[in-house]
Amino acid sequence: MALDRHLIARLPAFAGLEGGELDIVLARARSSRFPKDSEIFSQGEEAASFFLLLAGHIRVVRTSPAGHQVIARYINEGELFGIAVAIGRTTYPASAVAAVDCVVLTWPNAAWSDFQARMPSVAASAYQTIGTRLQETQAQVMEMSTQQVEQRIAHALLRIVSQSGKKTDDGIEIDFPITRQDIAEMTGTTLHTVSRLLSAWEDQGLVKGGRQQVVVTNPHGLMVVAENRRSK
Amino acid sequence: MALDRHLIARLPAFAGLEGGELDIVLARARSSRFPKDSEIFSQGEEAASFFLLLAGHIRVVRTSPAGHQVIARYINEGELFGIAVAIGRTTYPASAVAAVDCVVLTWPNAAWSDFQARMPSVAASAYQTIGTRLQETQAQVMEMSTQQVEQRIAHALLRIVSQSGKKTDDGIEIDFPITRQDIAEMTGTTLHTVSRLLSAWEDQGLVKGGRQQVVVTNPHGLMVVAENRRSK
DNA sequence: CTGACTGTTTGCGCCAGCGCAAACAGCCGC
DNA sequence: GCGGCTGTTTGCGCTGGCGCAAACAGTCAG
Repeated sequence: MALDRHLIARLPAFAGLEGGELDIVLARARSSRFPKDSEIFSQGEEAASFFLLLAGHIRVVRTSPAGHQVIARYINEGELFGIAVAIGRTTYPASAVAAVDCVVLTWPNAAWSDFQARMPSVAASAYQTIGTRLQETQAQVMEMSTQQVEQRIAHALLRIVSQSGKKTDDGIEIDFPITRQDIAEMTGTTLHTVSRLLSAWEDQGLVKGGRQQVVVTNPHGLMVVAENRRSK
Repeated sequence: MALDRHLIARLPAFAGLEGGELDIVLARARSSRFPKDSEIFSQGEEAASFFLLLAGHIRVVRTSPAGHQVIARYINEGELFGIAVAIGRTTYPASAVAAVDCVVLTWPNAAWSDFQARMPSVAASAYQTIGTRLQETQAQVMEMSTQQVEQRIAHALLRIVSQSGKKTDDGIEIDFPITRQDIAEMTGTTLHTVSRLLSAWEDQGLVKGGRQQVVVTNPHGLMVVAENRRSK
């Protein structure tokens, strides 16, 4: 199973690498398919590898001791994930679950130090990814501290749509299955509240919902909802 | 003003470095004092330097467009902070404010790539710090999603006390001034709710409050409050 | 010592959003 | 085509915690 360098040449993580370097990277990678709802790795598990998502969408889930689940983020095509090794962790802090059928590249942790030494731009890109996620997570804390549920859900939808939106006749569609429950777990609220709000927005023509599906029909209108400051 | 290598020899960030290397590190550093309530750097500002806290305590604050403030974390003695350069950011994502009079080492960003090349363990330690903060921030999101205000405040107090607690006759004291408002901004609640809960806990003998001060008199009791699952 | 300021406490009323429950509707396997 | 399953909608009542407001108490400058 020879992996072609064109698979990864266009990815930001490997930007600026030469053909030969790409081949080195690929030589150590293993490509695998994960069917929908399967786990790529599990929270607390010994971290032996790091990954890159070639195709599909992945849900990163944290489970509390009490059994409560929270969706920390979605991974999009082309992103590195499970890079515990880069931050000196020995276990994965969350679980990664395929939201749809996925194709994933896997490297053993040992490859990390090689990449770091021989292709520092790869490492730098990974650190930037981590930095971005730290930013986003902190932004989420702010949102949860200062905004109403309505704004949080609107923001979450806009964020997903901007990262994984697919244009359709009706508007922009989230191109992987997402349940009301999922949205609730992203925004720290309940399935019921999400359902109610989506229904209300549907009446206002802002979104269109289906089973495990959301289409944003009026992004601008949704932004207005998202930015609407708490009445002072 | 010659900086002595003993200042930093014991710090985890520089663990394993030789004397000569420590001198190189110090040669590029500038030491400065920041009086209480002064800003070391400001959110959105061009990031030209990175820092290490030699003495004191620092509050990392994010301000939302709407003017709402959130305390992202406290920096303790010996920690690196403002390391935007490590994650490829050009501006500071938050402000750093001295909670008490502080002594800070400052390096120009240019020093970062040198350190990274010549003393990779320093860079690795910084990345680990960032990783830890990502963990903590994600844990905070989980807390805010799944726990009641009471548990969140209890957890926040226990966290601060475990990092910056000073033993006294009455129990463990937070050794820098912290207002009820600060605690509210850490936990995403209001000054009023914090005050009410602290008062209640004081009646139960769990904590003792003063002006800008909190002493945990019964850590175990507070842990019970913190772990108390939401009634199902 | 005095006044001003900053931080804290407490009471009261309200409401956003949750918990619970029940009905409903796509979708899949057989 | 027929269950059964998983996901969605909606109604209803309740309450945790917020907003508002007012009184109170250390602390510090002059």
